Order: sequence, then C-alpha cells, then structure tokens
Amino acid sequence: MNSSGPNNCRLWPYEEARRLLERDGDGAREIVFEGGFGPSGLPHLGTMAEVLRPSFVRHAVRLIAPQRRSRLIVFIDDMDGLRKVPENVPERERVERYLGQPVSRIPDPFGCCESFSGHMVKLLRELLRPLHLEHELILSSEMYANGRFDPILRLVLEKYQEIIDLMVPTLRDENRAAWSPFLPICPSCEQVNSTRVIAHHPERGTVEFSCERTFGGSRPCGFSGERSVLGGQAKVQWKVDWAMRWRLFGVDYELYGKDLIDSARLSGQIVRLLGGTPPLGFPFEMFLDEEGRKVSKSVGRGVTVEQWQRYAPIEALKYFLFVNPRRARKLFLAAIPQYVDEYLEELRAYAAAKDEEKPLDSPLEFVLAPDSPRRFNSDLSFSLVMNVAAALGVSDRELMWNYLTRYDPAILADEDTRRMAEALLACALNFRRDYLEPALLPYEPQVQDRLIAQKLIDFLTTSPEASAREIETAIYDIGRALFPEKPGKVFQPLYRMIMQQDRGPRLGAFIRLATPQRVIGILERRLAN
RNA sequence: GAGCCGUUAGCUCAGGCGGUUAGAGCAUCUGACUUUUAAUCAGAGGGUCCCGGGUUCGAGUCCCGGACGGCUCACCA
Repeated sequence: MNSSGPNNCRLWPYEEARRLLERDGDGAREIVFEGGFGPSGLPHLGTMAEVLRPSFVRHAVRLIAPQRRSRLIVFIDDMDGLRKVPENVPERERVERYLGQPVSRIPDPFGCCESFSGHMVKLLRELLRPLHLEHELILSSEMYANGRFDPILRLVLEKYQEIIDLMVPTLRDENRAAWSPFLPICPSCEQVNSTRVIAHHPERGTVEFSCERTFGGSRPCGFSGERSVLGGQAKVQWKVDWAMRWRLFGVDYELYGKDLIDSARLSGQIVRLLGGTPPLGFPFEMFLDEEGRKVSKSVGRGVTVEQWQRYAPIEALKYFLFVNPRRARKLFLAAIPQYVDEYLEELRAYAAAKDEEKPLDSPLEFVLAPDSPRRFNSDLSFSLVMNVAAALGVSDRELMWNYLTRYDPAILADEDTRRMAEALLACALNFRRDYLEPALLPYEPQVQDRLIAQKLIDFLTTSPEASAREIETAIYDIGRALFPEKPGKVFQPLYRMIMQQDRGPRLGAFIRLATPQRVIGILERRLAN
C-alpha cells in the first residue's frame, strides 16, 4: 500500500470510513449514510453540519474503496406535530391554531409553499445547493403515505409489548402507563399530538385511540375510534421512527448531536427487535457561543448560516464544520475573521502540498467543490482587508479592489487567487459594514483639528494633481507649523476625521488613491457638523 | 444523582501509537523605515498543559481519583 494513500490518512473521516468498512468486511453492499432534518423550524448551521459531515465520511470511503457504492439520505420528518411556533417565522398567530398537527399539513406562513414543512425544505435545499453535495431528500410523509413503511409498522405492532418494555424504564413514572409507539393522526381534527392509544390489534393492523392528550400545543377534540396504522394514518414516535428508518433503508452510518446519545442507544435496541442492525454512530459536539453556552436555534444567539455566508466564503464554513466535530467549538461573530484566515492558511498549504502531489490528508480534500478556488497565492488576510476597508470606507468596492491589487499584484496573477481575493473583499466589506461600522464613535473635531483639516483642504484644492509624496510633505508641513517639536502629531486627528480611527495608512499615497476630491469631501462634511 | 464530552498563552486553537527546550495565528509591548503614531519588517514578553496520585528511564499524551464547564437523562424530533 502506498504510504501516502488514503489508508494512512489520520483525518477523522478516514478513521470513520475505515471503521465503517471493517464492519462488514469485503461486502459489496451499498453503504447508506443518513442525516436528518426536522422541518418544524428553519434550517441552521447544525442542519448543514448534519448533512455535510456524513458526506465527508462518504468521500473518505470513496477514496479508500472506490468501487464501493453508497448513498446519502437526508431524512425529513415532516410528520412531526408542531409543538411551538418558531420565533423567526411570520404570521405566528396564524400558525398558532395549527399546533399539534403534522408540519406537512400546516399552511406555509411565508405564503409561498404548499405547507409549513414544504417551506422549510425549500430553505434546506437552498442551504445545501452551494455545498454541491450528492444526496437524496426523503420526506417522511411520503414514505408513510405510499406505504413504504407499512411492513415495518406491522412489525412494530407485532413487537408492541417488547418495544414498550424497552421504553418504559426510560420514562417518568407518570408517563409509563400511557405510552405507545404509535401516534395516530386524529381524522377529526388532524392533530397528531393529541391522540392516545388505548389498544392495539396486530391482526387487523390497527390501534384504538382517543383524542384526549394535551401535549405540544394540542387541543384534543374528543374523537375516539379504531384506525389503521398503515398508509400514513399514524406515525411512530421518535426513537421507534429512527429505528424504523434504519431498518428500512439499512442505514450504516449516522451522525448525531451528542444530545441524542441516549436516543441512539434505545433506537439501536429497537432496530434489533425489528430485525435490523444499528448503524455505526458518531456523536458530535454542539456549537457554543462566546460565553460557552449551547447555541440555540430559536433565540437569536450564535451565528446564523446567513451571517456566515455574508462574512465568509462558503469553503471557510465547510472547513469550520470539518474540523474537530468531537470538540465543542465556540462560534461567534467576532471569531469569523479568524476562522477565515485559518482557512486561507490551509488553502495556501494545500496548494503547496498539491504541487508535491500529496493532498489527501488535507481537510481541503473534503472541503473544495469543483468550482472552488484551489489556490491562494497572496498574503492577503481578512484582517488586512478589513483594515483597508476601515481606511477606504465600505461604500466603494472598486476603490478597495484597486488598492488591494496595487498592494499585492499577485492577486491578479491567477484566476483562483483572484476569485478568492474577491470573495474575501466582499466578505470583509460586509463584516465591516454590518458589524464594526455601527460601533464606531463619530469624531468631534476640536479647534486645532479644524485648522488642520482646513489647511489640508486648501492644499488639495490648489494642488489637485500633487503626487503622493508631495501630499505627504504638505501634511508634514502643516504638522511642523503646529507641532514644531513633533510634527507627526498632525496625523492622528486626520485619521480620526477621515476614517474614524486612530491609525491608518500612509496618507499621501492613500489620498492619491482615494482621490483628493473625495478626501476634501469627507473633511468638509466633518467640518460642517 | 447517573451518563457523555471537554479543560493547553489574554483570545481562538494545533499538538499521529508516550520521547529533546510544548507551538501557531491574533492581541500586547519594543525597535526600524534619513517626513507618521503602519497595512511593512525585525524582535520581545507571555504556560503550574485544571488539580492530585499512579504506570514508565521518560507523561500535555496512558490509567485512577477529584475540581470546574457544557450537554443529556421528556410521550420532543
């Protein structure tokens, strides 16, 4: 075996892929990866991680065993009853009255899709599109409705008591007596959170139930009767549902948040009752905010995918989600520039390694999409671009670009570097504009500052064609006149007036590039206040 | 209380299977650039690797115990 081959790579997806391949030896069977999405809320960073990470393992499998077929299922539980209206959807009061119904039967509060979950799935597709992942979205409601789950639902009816025996010890005392693996959908009020099973009849494929349960916003209607559990008239509860999917699709590999460790253990026992084998599991850590608290989806803490995409190239996001899934990682807005710089660093290293033909053990082997820039031959960093943005203002992208290309002409030397630099610029501008700029304190020019500004305006007005050096000299002359002992003191007030910061670029060159006219305008506005 | 995960510089993090003096980036400080208070360059400081035991010639790394932090222990997915 080649010593630089995928079998010797230590990155976690390779380790996982080897674990997976060892499990069924030389089997030629298709390997099934599963990730899940609960469409009772908007997709978020965790959703993305849940699809991305198994796809990393899948990629490693392909590198190690190229002949092995595989598929990645993203299972969408749109049969779930809505328990709470998320804070970030419109028309919340309008949605309120559908609480307790499966999300696939609730109208879209955004008004553009066929259902609540339909909308969330649309958002999910949009979220996943730029990732270029090969995957299949599978809707729970369709699987139930078209009967694909029926054979296993019958099995659940047969193993009813055994499943209950497994579950009951994990429940609170007061809930033990009433628990059932089935949740029928009430034909009268359409709620799924409101039904309670009273009896089950494996031979008829039915359960008896009454609509009397108050849970997750449900308002029981009192209906009672006997209904088939097949064909989408009932669903099974979470841990049983997970087991059912594993059984039906033959899932080999599933990543989940560590909050699901206990669920996975139980579902694993259930899937054995159903004649299946639990998949290889991989619990990953949650994301933390600046204070080290768990990032919440409903509350506005943490960083949203939209923010990521606005402030960082998509590859940097993938890179972030690649690194260290077993470690809780802090993610907050102020840390984004750092993560982007980390990615750029990795990209430079990757390009260098690529030249030596040993790119396999780089995270970028997993992160780069076909259309991603694959090298970055510039020392440009997020912080550098942001500093320049601070100086040049965020409104004029062209000016910034001119400045950067003059700063480092290598940006233009190849297509990949240029595209990456453009992305970097766009992100840094967004970050600066949204996040840093609003926090800047407006500077109140003092008497002396006004004098300095006026003198500079006069000079620039009379000598609009002055060179960078001549402008620099003129500023220094102003300084010499005012502060004979330390002429350099003239600069800070100018930085403050022009760019609201204490330090900045060499002013001569800067003013030349930004054009004297523009600087005159800025100073005059400052004086007018 | 039980289980899982974590704790390395001010911050974010690296440290394959134990091996020399524990690293990086950012931040901080100093200096240089014959006209800047820099975005450049050079340099510096900064660590009880959470604590205590153990195994070992040798422990940030392995084992045991403890502290601290996070999460889970729901008819939620």
